[in-house]
Amino acid sequence: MAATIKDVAQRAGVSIATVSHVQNKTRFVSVELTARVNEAIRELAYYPNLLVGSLRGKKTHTVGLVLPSISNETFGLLAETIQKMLFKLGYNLIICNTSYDPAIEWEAYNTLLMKKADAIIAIPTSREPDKLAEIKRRRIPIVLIDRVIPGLTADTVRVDNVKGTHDAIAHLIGLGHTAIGYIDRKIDHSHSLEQKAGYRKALEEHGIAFEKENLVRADGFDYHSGLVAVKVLLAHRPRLTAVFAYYDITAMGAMRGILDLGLRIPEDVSVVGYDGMPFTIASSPRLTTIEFPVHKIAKSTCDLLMRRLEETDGMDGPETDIVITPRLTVRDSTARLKEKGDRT
Amino acid sequence: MAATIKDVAQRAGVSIATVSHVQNKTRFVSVELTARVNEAIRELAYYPNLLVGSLRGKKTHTVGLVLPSISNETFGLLAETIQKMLFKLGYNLIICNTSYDPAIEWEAYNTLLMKKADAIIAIPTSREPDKLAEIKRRRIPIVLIDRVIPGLTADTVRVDNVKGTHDAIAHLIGLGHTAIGYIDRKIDHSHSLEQKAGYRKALEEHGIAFEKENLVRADGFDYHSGLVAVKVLLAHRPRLTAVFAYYDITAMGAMRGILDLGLRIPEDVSVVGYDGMPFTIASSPRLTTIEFPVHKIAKSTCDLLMRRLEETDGMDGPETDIVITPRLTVRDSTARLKEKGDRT
DNA sequence: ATGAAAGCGCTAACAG
DNA sequence: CTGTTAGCGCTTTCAT
Repeated sequence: MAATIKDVAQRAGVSIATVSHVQNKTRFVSVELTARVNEAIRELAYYPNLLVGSLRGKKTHTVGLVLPSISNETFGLLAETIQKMLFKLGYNLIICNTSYDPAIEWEAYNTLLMKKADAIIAIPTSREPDKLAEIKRRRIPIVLIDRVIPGLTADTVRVDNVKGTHDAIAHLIGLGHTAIGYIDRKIDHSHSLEQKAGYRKALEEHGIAFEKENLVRADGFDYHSGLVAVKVLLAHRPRLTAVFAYYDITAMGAMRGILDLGLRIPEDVSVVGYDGMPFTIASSPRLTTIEFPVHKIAKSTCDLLMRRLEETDGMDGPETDIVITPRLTVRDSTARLKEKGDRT
Repeated sequence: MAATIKDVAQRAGVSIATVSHVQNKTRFVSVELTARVNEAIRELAYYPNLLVGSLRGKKTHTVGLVLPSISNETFGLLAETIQKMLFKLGYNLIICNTSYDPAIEWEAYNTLLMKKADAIIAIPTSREPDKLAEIKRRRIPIVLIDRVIPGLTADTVRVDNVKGTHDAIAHLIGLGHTAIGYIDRKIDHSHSLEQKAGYRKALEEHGIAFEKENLVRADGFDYHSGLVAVKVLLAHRPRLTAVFAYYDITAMGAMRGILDLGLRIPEDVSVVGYDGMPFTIASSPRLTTIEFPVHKIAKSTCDLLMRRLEETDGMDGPETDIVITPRLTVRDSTARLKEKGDRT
């Protein structure tokens, strides 16, 4: 069994109170005893049990992070960034991957409640507000990332996907493109609806008519879906000179599909992705994309959290809703439209 | 303040022992009282404090995972897979990203010790065995992944990197290549030494002389490092017809560098990466690589861990060393050498 | 300047 | 069948 404070006290010939005070510098202890205690601590390799505080109403310094998956670069980077920031501040992260399964998500919240997490950060899948509302009622701080749950007011950090997509399309229009294809998700989602709104807004602003036929739905979030989708799209709409895809991986699949068709990127077709995944810099040509501002999101999330955690009663202030604008990163997959009379 | 067992007992009009036994089904309680207790639990939304057990010598059901970074696809997938497996078995994961910094790693171990982790899974950066040896002495199970630490015997799950690299090089040789460049890590490491051994072994087996000049060291684990490294390499050794890089991202950077030099892949230069990151399928040309068997590693790790954790005294058996052979995935970045008299 | 002891939430041994 | 109580490791009054 590992050494406890009692063992240390015994070995140093002092009371456990003294050991505690030496450790926490919470009251003056003579040089003499301090030395003896520290030596005993070293000799016994004593590590105080941090969990004990939890039953004296103290913080556990553990925060739960509930999200669909850390194995994609964006979420992984986000999780890592948050973990590092909180670690520096003395907090640990229990990470739960929900795999987009509400049942697992629900279990995760329960576990975190029983492990007395000081706070919870979530990218929820379930749109059911009950569990999170209950957690809020227990005065456990919650920060929602990139999701809004109807019927629940909570601190939120999200991305302005309308603006992001708008900027991507405006960039293409600025390059002279007017026939701009759009690869959409299979199923509508708050996220996908926002993107589509941005697309339409940019077209409208420049007096370009929205044409339903310029949209295709890709099957999934993967490479192959993009490849197939773009081929279908270009078969129907051969005059498109630019294509936007809702997700970088899908955009990369689309690039492959375009190349397979014997077209050049960006000379014949420009391509824009969405998410700014780090490895898109490794595509060829390098993908122009909208960067999901991971670092800013992580920073805002931690700031929000720490405010709640460190305040006397952090749950008293009003909820904060932080909206971050993603940035367009122009690389090599987009170019000025060549004057070939291909314009409308 | 959240409800405790006392509140539940009071509300149900029973003793706390009864509540405890109802919760854990650890002794018979009349239907009558069971119902009253369960109702009180529901009404108060009572979540037992799982941390209390730790000071009664029980398990915390928390496992520490210490690794360099979860934001690369391989480690991220590994972390996610392990997390999911352990979650199903009732364990949670505290994940610590060390960023390859021994000081952070050291702090992570200390924290896990103080949070009374039941076990630790590590992909260590530090080759210093002291801390881990101390953890072992405390009879806390440790599983090392893909790393061996001299002077420390511990349960280990690793990949046969000698064989993996050997197979990659043998594949190139089989395609007729003999002038094979090698992009190495900046600093030697058990991992990098194994890879280099595989490289040399394959050359030797085929009677090709090892030439020191065919090696360059890339600065880091990133794309740019590979790009720079391959340019340096090819400037000095223009006759190389194939290049191996120790890491997929670096290999993709190298591909970019080769293309920048006006060379074609695989017609002029073949490229092989290492790690089988899922997104390498999205490179163009698609990268030939050695697949890091993530799922097998996760499974073996959890099996090893659970054996230690669930046994009466799990720390008594001898250490197990599981070695997994990675598989070569041939894609489009490697091709048969054209007969141009470029042979030795 | 230091020690003694109560008490946090819960389990398990003991009593009834 | 159920209740009482000691005690896990530690912090924090209260005493001295």
